[in-house]
This record gives sequence, structure tokens and C-alpha cells, in this order.
Amino acid sequence: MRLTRYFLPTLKETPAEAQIVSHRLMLRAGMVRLEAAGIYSWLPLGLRVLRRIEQIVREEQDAAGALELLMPTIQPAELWRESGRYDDYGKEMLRIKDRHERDMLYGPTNEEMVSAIFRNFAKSYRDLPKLLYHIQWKFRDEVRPRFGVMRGREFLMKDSYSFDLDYAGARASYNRMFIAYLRTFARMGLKAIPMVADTGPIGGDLSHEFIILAETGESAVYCDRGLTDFDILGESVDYEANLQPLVDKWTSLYAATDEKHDAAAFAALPAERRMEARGIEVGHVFYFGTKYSGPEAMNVTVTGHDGKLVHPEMGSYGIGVSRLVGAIIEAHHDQAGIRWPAAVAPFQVGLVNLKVGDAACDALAGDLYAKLAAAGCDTLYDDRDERAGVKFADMDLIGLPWQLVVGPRGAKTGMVELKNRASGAREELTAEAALNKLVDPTSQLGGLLQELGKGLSPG
RNA sequence: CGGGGCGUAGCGCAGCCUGGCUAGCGCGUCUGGUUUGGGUCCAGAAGGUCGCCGGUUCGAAUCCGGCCGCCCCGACCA
Repeated sequence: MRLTRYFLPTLKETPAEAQIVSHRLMLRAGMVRLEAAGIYSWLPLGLRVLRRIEQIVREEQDAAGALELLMPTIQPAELWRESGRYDDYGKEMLRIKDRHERDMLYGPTNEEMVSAIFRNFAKSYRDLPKLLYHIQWKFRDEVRPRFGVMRGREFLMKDSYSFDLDYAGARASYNRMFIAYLRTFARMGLKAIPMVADTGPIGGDLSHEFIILAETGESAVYCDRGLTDFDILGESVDYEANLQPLVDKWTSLYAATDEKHDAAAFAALPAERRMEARGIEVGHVFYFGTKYSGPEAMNVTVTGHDGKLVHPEMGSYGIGVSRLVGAIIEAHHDQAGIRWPAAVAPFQVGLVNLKVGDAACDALAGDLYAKLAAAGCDTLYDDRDERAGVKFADMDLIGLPWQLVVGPRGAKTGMVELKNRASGAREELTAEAALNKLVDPTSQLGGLLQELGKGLSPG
């Protein structure tokens, strides 16, 4: 993409309303625009990131055996009256009426609807187990939206729902999602730590929040330092096998948010393993049994092995997709701007032509742009007639993993500079060598790019 | 929803307390020149219903009342 043709309204100064760093950077980098409290338009750069995150989530859900569907944003109140939540949910639910004065609502979640869908089609134990998910905009009329997209009223969420014949099956589904979540966040360059969460009236130990560590996190967290050394991507995961040992490994060490914190248990850890930090919740997995499938709610039944009707055991599993955009920035930024992990970056390479109009610079940069494009590498080519400082500042701000700089100093001899945004490391090398480094499929980055390229649509 | 703060040009702000010429400044934008490896410098220009409605007054960005919007702290949540 040529920057002269792109829509990238970067800001030098920080808008007054933004307090936390991710919100500031998203506004300054031209990713989003506030439309109303907690409601945002996603501008082209922000949308690209949102889509990358969404796609990683989708791939891991699919890999874990979940099936994608798409339910509407607007739901009839009838469903919620069935479960009893229409009256319980309170003002957080945005209630609307259609032209016939029928009560509708903008969905804050989808347990009722997915239960109704499942109830309609599933008849027998042979239809179980099933894991259904969708990625859809939700609305919760928060009293106080804040932190930009991290706590908006409208937000993009991936929510999955599992249906199993019995508790053992539900636990297996839970484990699938648990592992899928670990992989999902790890692929995004995040260290997400599962922490025991409140299960409410259901009880049991089957609810975990996935928390990423960030200095600016919303809540205090306490955990065993050993958890940060675990690497799910290094494990071989077979979703058809028993996942319990793997789940046990991740839940064996102490980890809790402040509301579930057990000071005594934490104090029992060796001092060097005690870690106190700040965290942001990016996912939540929850087993709730027959709360929604039961007779007092949606009354979902299938015929069991013995011919008797049974209510499926359910669970739900959420990932805050739009929230992740902010959360990732909280975890990956510096003074100058964002430092995107490659897997979610809006573009992989920022190609900077320092002197547009200079024959050597134009030719070399143009050639590199064409070759990067041919190699399938998402490249943002800064071909603006701007000063070097402006270009560098914008590049650092939007945080693409690699900056490929073509300037008059080196262009004559075919030399360019390659800068790694995350580490800040720069090296002078020939254009050819830089290209090979960026797109050679045998190189680490090249391999990553190839993997990223799969299934990604241009944004 | 309780407490606090703020709405003046695209963005960041001053002016308001103590009403008074054509409402300012910086950044950005446009034009010309200059400069050219980290947000150049000079000159010129465009751009504002001072959030909205009403009141007080000879006169309101400024004082008073109401409303709307946004932000922060708290309680609540992905």
C-alpha cells in the first residue's frame, strides 16, 4: 500500500480525552475514532489489526473443533424472557423497539440464542458434543465506558458455546477451549496466564480468566513466576487426545486476580517465584452446566442413550477481540509508539523513501516495493514528499515490525537500512540482502510471513 | 448511578474570575521560498454558530438557569 493513497490520519498531539497509553496511541496512529462514549469507528489501519486478531482467534477455534456460525446483533426479547434474563439483566442491556412496537435488544451475549438454535436442531445424544462459536459485535450499555476500545460499550467478541451429554464431556470441551486460548494468545505475542475465576452460584473449579500482564493493567494479579516460562506453542497439542494433563500443567501453579487472591497460599511460595503484577483480562472460559439448557430456562433436550431426555451440559468461552487491540498495545509499546508483534501487525514492513523525487531513491524503493508485494509481504510504502523526521516519527508511531529505509546516502550504491521496531536494532545492508531477510521462506521471518499470509484477506 | 472536571478552528490550549473594538496562540492544512537521514526555517492564506436553549444587560465566550456531550475517581463488567 502506498501511503499517499492510504487513509492514515496520524496525530502529533494527543487528544485530551485519551488517558491510557493504548487509547492515546490508537488515536494518534489513526486507528479509531470515537463516535459516542464507548463506541468507535475503525479506520483502515485499526481494522487491519482487528482482522488479524480475529483471524488468529478463528484459526485456533477451528483447530480445536469449534464450528463457526453467525448470529445477529439484534435479538428478540422473547428469547430472554424464556431464560428470565430479560428482567435480570438491567440497564446494561440496550433495549429497543421495532416499528411494530415489539421488544428487541442489541445482544450483550448469546447464550439464549445459541441454545434456541441448538434446541431446534439437536435431537439425540448422537448430535453431541458440539462446540459453536461466532465473532460478532456486542453491546453492553456500561455505566462508564473507558480506556478506549478496552472498555467500550460496543465491542467485538468471539464467544463459543459447548454442548455435551455429561459433565465429563463438558470438561473435555472446556479443556479444548482452555488450550485453544493459550495458543491463541501466544500466537499474538502475548503471555496470557489463566487464573481461577469466580464461578458464581454454579460452583466448581471450571472457570478461568485469561490475563495478560501489562504495567497499565486494570487489576492486580498474583502468580507463580514459573507460569511465565511455560510455552504452549512448544507443546504438541492433539485435540482428540486427553487434554487434562496439559490443562493441569497450566493450573498447577498459583495464579489469581486480586478478588480471588489467597494471601496465605501466595506467601507460601518461595520469594523469588512470587510475582505481583498488573493484568488485563482478554478471555474467559466458563462451565455453567444446565443453567441455560435446563427446564427453568431454554429447556434444551436431546434423547440420551437410554431413550430418556437429557439437558446438555453447557459452557461458554469468550475472547474480547476488539479489547485485544488495546491490550496488545498496552503490552507492546514504547515512548515513540506501538511495537506490533508480527502476527497482528497491520503491515509487516514499512518501506520508507527518504527522498521522494530523487531518481536513485525512487527507483530503489519502487523496486523493493514491487518485490515485497510479489513475495506476498504486506508493505506500507511511505512515498510521501515529507521530511525524514516526519516519516520516521510516523513509522515508529504505527509500529510496523520492520522499517526498510531507502535514503540518498545509500541508494546510489544499493544500500538500505533495516530497522527492527521492537528491538530498535538497525543494520546497513544491500537491498538484495534486506529483501532476502524479509521474504526468504527459509528465514525465521520469511516462514512467519508465509504462515501469516495463509487465509488473510487484504484489508 | 454517586462525586469531580471539561466543552473556544482538524488537534492541543489561552481568554471567563473583574462583561466592551474585527476572539487569540501553538501544531496541523493550503500557497511561495528554503531545507533535506529523526516531527526544518521564513513569508502569506484559509479555517470558529465560543456545545445547545433561554435569561440578565445598552452590550455575553465571559454573569445566571436548564439541557446535551465528553473525561476522571468510585461502585460494576469481556
